Amino acid sequence: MTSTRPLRADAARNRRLLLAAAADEFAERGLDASVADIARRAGVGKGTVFRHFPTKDDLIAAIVLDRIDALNTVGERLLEAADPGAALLEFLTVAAHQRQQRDLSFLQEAGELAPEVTRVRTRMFHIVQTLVDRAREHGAVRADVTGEDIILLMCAPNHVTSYVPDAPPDLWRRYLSIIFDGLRPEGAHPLPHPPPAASAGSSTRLSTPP
Amino acid sequence: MTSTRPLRADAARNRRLLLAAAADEFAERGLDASVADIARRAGVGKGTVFRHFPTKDDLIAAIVLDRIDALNTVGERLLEAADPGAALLEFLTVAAHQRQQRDLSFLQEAGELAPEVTRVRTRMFHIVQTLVDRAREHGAVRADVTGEDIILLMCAPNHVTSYVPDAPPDLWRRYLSIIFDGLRPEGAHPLPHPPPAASAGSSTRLSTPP
Amino acid sequence: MTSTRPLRADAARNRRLLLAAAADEFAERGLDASVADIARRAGVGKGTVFRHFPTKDDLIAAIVLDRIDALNTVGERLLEAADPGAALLEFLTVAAHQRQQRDLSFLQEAGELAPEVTRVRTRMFHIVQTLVDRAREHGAVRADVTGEDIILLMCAPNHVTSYVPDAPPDLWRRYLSIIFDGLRPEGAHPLPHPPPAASAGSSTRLSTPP
Amino acid sequence: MTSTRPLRADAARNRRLLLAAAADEFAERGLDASVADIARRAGVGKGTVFRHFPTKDDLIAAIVLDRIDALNTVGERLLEAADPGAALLEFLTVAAHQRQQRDLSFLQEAGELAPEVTRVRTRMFHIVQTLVDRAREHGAVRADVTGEDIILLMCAPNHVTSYVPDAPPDLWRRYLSIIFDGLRPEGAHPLPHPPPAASAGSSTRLSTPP
DNA sequence: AATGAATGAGGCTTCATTCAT
DNA sequence: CATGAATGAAGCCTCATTCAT
Repeated sequence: MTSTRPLRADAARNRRLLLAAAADEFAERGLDASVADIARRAGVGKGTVFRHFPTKDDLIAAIVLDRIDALNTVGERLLEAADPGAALLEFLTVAAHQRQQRDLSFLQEAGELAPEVTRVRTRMFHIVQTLVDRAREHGAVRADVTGEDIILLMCAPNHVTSYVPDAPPDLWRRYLSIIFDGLRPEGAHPLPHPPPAASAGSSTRLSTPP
Repeated sequence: MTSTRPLRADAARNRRLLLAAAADEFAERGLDASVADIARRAGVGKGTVFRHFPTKDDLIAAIVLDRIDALNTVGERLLEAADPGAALLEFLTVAAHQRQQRDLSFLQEAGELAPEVTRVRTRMFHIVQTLVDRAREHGAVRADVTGEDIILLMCAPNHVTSYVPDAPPDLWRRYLSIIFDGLRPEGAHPLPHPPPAASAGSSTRLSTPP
Repeated sequence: MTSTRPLRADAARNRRLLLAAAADEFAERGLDASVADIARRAGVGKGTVFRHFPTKDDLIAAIVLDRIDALNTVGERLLEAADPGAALLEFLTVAAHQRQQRDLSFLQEAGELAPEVTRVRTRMFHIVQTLVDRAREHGAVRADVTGEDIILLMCAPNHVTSYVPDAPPDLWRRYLSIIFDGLRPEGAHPLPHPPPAASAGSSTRLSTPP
Repeated sequence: MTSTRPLRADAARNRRLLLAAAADEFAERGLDASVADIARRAGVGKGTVFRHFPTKDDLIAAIVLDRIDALNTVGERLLEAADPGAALLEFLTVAAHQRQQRDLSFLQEAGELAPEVTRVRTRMFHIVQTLVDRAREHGAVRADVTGEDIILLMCAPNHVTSYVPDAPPDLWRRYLSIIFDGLRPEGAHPLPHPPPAASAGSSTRLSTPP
């Protein structure tokens, strides 16, 4: 199970169909999207869903996994960018853009996510940590801001726009801009509270907005 | 409110118990908290819930109403504060504090909220609008920020901390501070997108984080 | 209880109001009319309903009682009419007319009716029995028809029209006429089955359409 | 019917079991028979009822449909009988016999019945209409009686016997005989009210006793 | 391996009836 | 006495999950 065994060709196809259908349904109907609807949307039987994902929570975990993974890929590329400040802003922009297309941030609330998820999440923490460290060294962000802060603030621009009924697709850019301005060294006021997890290792406990 | 005659003593007590129990259950279990659990927690029968709130949505609306009302009371007082910048920050602090004690922001998504709710919500918009206008005139916030922006950003500090498993109770202050720094005129970068509802009246369509 | 004790003036008034309101509600909503609605329509509290009628079934029994009693009053007068055939037809006409104004025939299905009801019912059987006997002696109805037959056929005209969505108020007269033609001696065919309760006494067991 | 692919063997069996159990329960308990009891009686889970009939009303409609359909089959055969008068009497006899075994006439009152029902009902109207027309031409029934009249009177014999506690199974034959005598030309008196729906088409509005 | 039928726990709501005010 | 608040059983229905086909 944990070791990826080779899936039969059609099984792999169904798996992909299911993940896509599930993401769509969740995005449209929220966490209460029914397994039956997901199956119908994927064009497979209900039983097939449970063959691939023994539990609804497992299905959710798989979706979350995919999305974090996609972000990690981008993040890894940005680690080698020339301008560290721009790289961090770019990362946040990509993350918000991903979430704007389909907001699945609520998925993380569903049950304990699989250990798989913890792994990619840890990877992401390291990436963001590094992006922030480099940006800080270049004076692009204020000294008192940590990688954890960025992880947490990552969802904010989209969350903010979720209160606008028919928000224009790019509205989140406005709020990402405001928040990023708050992260800059110019005109920064001292922060009234220390960041959440000071030690590097413990940061794994933060949940990640997918 | 609408011609509600004074509730009998015990009925009023039960109503209070129910609202408190419901708020607790919702805060702990999310929107899917069951009416049965709420009744049990309030120490009343299931039927009593429906005497006071014919529908689960009605119950939710009552909670939302109470919370917005409480905010409005604070906001009205702050309208007459000496320092407009401090007043706005204070308002956001109170709002975040309320939400930190019990995050019920998801309640607004539940079904069409009663017209009552729309009323207090509109009142709140006016208050925030005014607070922001005055703060802007005093140079406490940047010129390109509107009342709608503030309404939308109001929830962000708490939303951010919701990703931290056992967040310290005051962690939100850190993020409110960062975000408020982003609202200041010093070091502000031009915003890439116009604010959501330019005209004052249409702001009613925004949903309010309770 | 069984012996009629003098009701206080206002209590008697409430009782009357309740019976009227209940009859109206039942006629409009069927057997499932709720006690709460009846109370509201009568302009009294729900508790008052149960003070007068300990059980919903008791309330129903009281209504049934009143209606049968009213019929009996008419029937007794008709016992002394000059033309026995016309008298029987008149009785059936009055019965159908009563039911047309408010069809409560379904009430008899509700739970075991009180012994009170049995009493007036028995009285009614005797009356109809006599009306039929006299009509038969005068050659107005066929020889093989009994009082029980008439009791049973009494509801038929209204029942028949109940299938017509917005039946004209007097449509029942058409079917009473057809059925009554079937009761006449002219052109009568032999009946393939004996009447239900041959012995006079046992007829009490028939339920009476109120 | 509407594109229903052939049900799986066990599903078809359950569907049959359910329809039978439901008919039994409704006959015994009336319209308020509970879905849970029906499921128990059919020996299936509650959920299975809703798989086959998404709504209680749908279940009722299916029962009604079956019964009307059965009558139609008989009626169609009788259209070609040699003696039109006997054919009409036979039809009424079969109808009453069906209803005697299980009186479900009250089912038609339940919610808007499916369009399917309207279809078979219309078919039945045509059949009865034709049976009556032919009987009238042969002088078997009086000239002033219409197809609608017959539809409406169809339930009467059973309704009449419903007032007899432990009625002998064939008692209805007695009242069908009496009523049919009223339909004959011999000794007919003029009817005091026109029949309900004079035009052929509008007869669809009558509800049909299933 | 895929399907979809079956299951039953659990959700919301109604209502007759009891009981404190 | 009258009132209406409280109760809890029962009803209809949904849905994640299991299992026969």
